[in-house]
Amino acid sequence: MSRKNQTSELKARVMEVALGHFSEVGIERTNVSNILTDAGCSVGSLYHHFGNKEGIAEAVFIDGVNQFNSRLLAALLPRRTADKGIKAIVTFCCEWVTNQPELAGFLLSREVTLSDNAKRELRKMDRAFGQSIYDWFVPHVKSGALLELPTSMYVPLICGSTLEYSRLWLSGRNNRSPADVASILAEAAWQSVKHNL
Amino acid sequence: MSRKNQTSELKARVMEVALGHFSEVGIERTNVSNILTDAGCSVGSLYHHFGNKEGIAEAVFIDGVNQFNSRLLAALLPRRTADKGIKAIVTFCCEWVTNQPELAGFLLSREVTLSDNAKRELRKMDRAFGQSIYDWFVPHVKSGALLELPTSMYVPLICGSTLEYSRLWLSGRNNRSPADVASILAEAAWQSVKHNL
DNA sequence: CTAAATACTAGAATAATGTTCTAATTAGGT
DNA sequence: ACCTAATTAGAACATTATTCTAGTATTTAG
Repeated sequence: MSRKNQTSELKARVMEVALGHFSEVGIERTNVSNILTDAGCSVGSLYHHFGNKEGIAEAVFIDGVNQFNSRLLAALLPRRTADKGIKAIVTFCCEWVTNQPELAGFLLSREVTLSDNAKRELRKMDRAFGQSIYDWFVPHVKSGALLELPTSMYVPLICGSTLEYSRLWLSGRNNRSPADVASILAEAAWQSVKHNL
Repeated sequence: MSRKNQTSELKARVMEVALGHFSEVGIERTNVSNILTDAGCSVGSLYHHFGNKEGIAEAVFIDGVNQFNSRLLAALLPRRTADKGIKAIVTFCCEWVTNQPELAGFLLSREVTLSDNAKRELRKMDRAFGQSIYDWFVPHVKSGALLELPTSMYVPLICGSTLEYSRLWLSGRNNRSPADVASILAEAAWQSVKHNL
């Protein structure tokens, strides 16, 4: 196998193993040595590729955000009405959290403290993502279907309830998964941002 | 000064100093030794009173929840209509977060991993608090003013947007404080749980 | 095809830091 | 005044993330 593949496989394996530990006991309480043995990686390799423990967490985080963003766009962009679009966002979030509880829990925990470098990369990603989202929204606000609000409020209003419900579910405090109650959350989100005559 | 007072002052001082550090750099990255010097406390005392670093975080956390719960009840219980009550909850949250950003950020970060003991104590507090809240809600659901929903969904629907907006604001990513946009958040929350004929 | 450069791996040694332990001190009750 | 228990003190300890030096494999260039 080429070195490139070998290396990227090692990194993927480390990230996968690390996510398991992180989501189980948190970043602080997972031992680097456990990751090493479980992933079959040497100390030197790990620090060569990731810098330090936080570096692993950062990589997992950025990877997760990337995946989430692109899939959300795929769910949203085809929708032609405000109603369907908002509900698609909420429904997608619910399903994503339900299907990948480990990754979702890790992203929602906000445990990761990003290095300046990671922040920069994330900001770049967010800008591209935000622009696509923005372009979808504008016509629906202009047409009067959606409330006109400070830009920074759309995400909290549309996703806030869903994310909060997800956190509760992930912490084991209720039985119905987000996917189970997606329709309720979607309707509530729609009610909170639609324009009421 | 009596020992009792001296002791409780020391604990309060440690908790205050610790909150400052925790909210600035997170629990993991605050050094116990910094807390010690800033609070003028010895290693022995600290471990006698709090057990370990997490113990300090737990104490701060439980204290904060207690304070939040009791003040929220004071804001909610006097309200006689569903409309006013829901908006009072949201408005209270916005003001509380805005006035105590450090404590709010710490509670919202979910950084604390609670010991079994702390979990038990918190569950006890939550039961009492939840009961009071429940008693306020029941008549408004029965009268048809509020949607009838799975119990575990009211908190996310009412507070989710506000908490998500608060997290954004606390992380420095928008200028308007939650208190500034409280009326928007309150109206949105109301729209999402009111009964629509 | 060979040699130099580079990327990567290895694990022992190190450093940082949370926690324990034993001894000393202080306050409150008798 | 003395005894007991709570508290304080900080040096010693243990854990664990990280660094460092040396070695190995792969790619690239001549």
